[in-house]
Amino acid sequence: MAERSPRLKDVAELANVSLSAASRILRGDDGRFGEETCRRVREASQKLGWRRNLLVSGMQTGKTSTIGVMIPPYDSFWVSVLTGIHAKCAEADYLPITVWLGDLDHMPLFDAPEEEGLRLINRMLDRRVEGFILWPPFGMAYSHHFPELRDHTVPVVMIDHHTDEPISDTVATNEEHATRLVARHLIDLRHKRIGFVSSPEAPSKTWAVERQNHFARAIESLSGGRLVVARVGPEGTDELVVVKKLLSGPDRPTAVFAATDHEAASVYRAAAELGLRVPNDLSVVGFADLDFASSMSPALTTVRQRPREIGARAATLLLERITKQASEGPYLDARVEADLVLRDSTAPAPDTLR
Amino acid sequence: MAERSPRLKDVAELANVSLSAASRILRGDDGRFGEETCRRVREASQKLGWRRNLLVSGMQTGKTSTIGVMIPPYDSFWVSVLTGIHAKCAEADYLPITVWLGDLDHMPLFDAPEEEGLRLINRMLDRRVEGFILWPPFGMAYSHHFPELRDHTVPVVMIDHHTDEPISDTVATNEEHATRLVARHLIDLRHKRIGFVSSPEAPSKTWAVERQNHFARAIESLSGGRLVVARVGPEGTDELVVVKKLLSGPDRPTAVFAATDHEAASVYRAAAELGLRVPNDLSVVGFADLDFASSMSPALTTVRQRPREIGARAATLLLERITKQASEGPYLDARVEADLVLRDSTAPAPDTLR
DNA sequence: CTGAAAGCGCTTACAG
DNA sequence: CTGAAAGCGCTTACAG
Repeated sequence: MAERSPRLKDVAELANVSLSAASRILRGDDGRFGEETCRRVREASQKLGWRRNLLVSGMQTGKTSTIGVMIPPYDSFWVSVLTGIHAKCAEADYLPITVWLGDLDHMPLFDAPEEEGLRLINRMLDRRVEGFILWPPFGMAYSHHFPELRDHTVPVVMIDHHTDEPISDTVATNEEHATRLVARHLIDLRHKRIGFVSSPEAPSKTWAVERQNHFARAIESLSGGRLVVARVGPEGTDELVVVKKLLSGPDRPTAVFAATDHEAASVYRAAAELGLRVPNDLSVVGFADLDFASSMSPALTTVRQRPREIGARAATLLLERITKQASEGPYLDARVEADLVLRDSTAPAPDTLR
Repeated sequence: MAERSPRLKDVAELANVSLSAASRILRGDDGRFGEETCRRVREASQKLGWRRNLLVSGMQTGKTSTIGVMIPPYDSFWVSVLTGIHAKCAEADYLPITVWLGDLDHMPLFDAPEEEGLRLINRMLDRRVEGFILWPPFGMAYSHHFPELRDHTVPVVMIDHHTDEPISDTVATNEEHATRLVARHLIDLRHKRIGFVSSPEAPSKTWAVERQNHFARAIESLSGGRLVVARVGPEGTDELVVVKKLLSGPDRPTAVFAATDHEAASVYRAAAELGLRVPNDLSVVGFADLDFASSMSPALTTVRQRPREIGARAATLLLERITKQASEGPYLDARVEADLVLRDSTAPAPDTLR
């Protein structure tokens, strides 16, 4: 019981070299050592099953090969982002520590006390994480601590979050291109009155604003048309009521683009309650291609983002900042493409059938 | 830039005490120090914003306040389990490091190369995690390494996994009670021919076997009836085909209990293809109450597990093993209750209406 | 090509 | 009640 794991000293002794030689050789800094010596040391290490104590080397070199990831597994999009981060980190032999605050049930309307979040950040800094990847609401909530992190040369990458003045590297979907695909599709189907439904407003949802603006511009430039917007108000607003209002009246839109698949589901519900059939009376397009999108009925036409790629890019960016000490360059705004997936929720505008 | 964080030495100097005094007082080992001294030290620490370098103290004491969690955020059940673990760890000022292998798309049929899993375990051991919480397939895959972990006094808790000979503490749902609730419900509805559908067989799915056995026994003891079982064969078997076969023929069951909500969704699909209406022709009960269960149509009657509680219990158990060095006692098999949630997928047996 | 020595930032007997 | 000293398991100038 309580078997001690082998020490570097043990390896050195077995290989008949000094501690420092063993240390250097096993770190790969073996340029100036005899081939034979290197072999002996490596064999001894293998044989004893020695593993570097990362706490020690981390303390001395600052390199813990660990990063902090504040992203909740909120839906399949974010789970895939996490998977991308994990995969990329594994390649680089880094370990991501993923933490989040609060309950999934209340996730989208996140506003945990800032204090708690700082406690989490500190818990990770105490373990000397070398950088952070943040979910928009966290990025938002803690952005005023970024300068402090930077002073400690702990870089930060945010996903899907932009501020007027850039304060970190960011990775996001190419909203301009993605929304243009949607606009083109709906216009090809001869829709003229097109609506946009977004989730409750929150300061962290800069992606929603961006999505709406780009979409509006695309509609305008492609058809000269104007968007009918239903931005669900501040938290607590009843989404269904707002959407039903948008879909009522003689000038109701014949097609609706939802900010995400979650809102698309609300649109389905509102349509059902109003007796509107999708897609015959109303075309619906979502965004994200979440796990449930293809099993909605009718199956949802939506923009398939590439969350794994987004996660991988974020990790890559962060690791570059960390390893190359490229902490100096200007902040980057990486964009990942997305594709339109045509399913059964879009059809030619009803007007054109009359 | 690159501001150095304060050292304990700085605190000691500011408070005018020795390094060792400062160290002890700030660890809470202040019994023998003057009140005034303690106050001075704590104030100095506060003022400088000193934080203990956990790498250093971890290296010396073995206490890193970190545990390893190998659980993928596979569905809302596991996400909630994770949330429970995180919450409990936060309370105890522990940090869980969550890692997993492979892609979510292929999660349920997990069989990643063992090597990769060991790499992950080692990455965590290199950072001196004090214990592990494992998802069944991982627990299964790496169980032969448990003795080694035990030798290093790294306790393990498994969720939803049992072996003939217990090899670790476990936390699971009280299957006996939960399945009895289902049996009672269906029998109250006068169902006589009751089926059970389980996911593809895999050695790690001891919970599925347990669920089936307990359910069969409950049916028998409550009604003297016999279960019609459709155990979906080994990986690769087409679930839909198997379920349709179960639901065909003159003696088809009038009610089906699915091993999880995922399988319940398959039963819905099979029923639709066979022209059977749920619940009029066929009652369906799921297990887990996953996020999509209430929005299935009809809304699924299912057993609501308590994943947050399961996660919290697992964390509590692990922390007890860690802190009390209770590594000696016999392995525990903690059971968490579950409740039947009645929705719209169950109705009286059709026979009784004739 | 290799080793003895100092040091990383703490903790902990031990001595007063 | 408090401090000087040794030590945790490594890394890294520095010296040969």
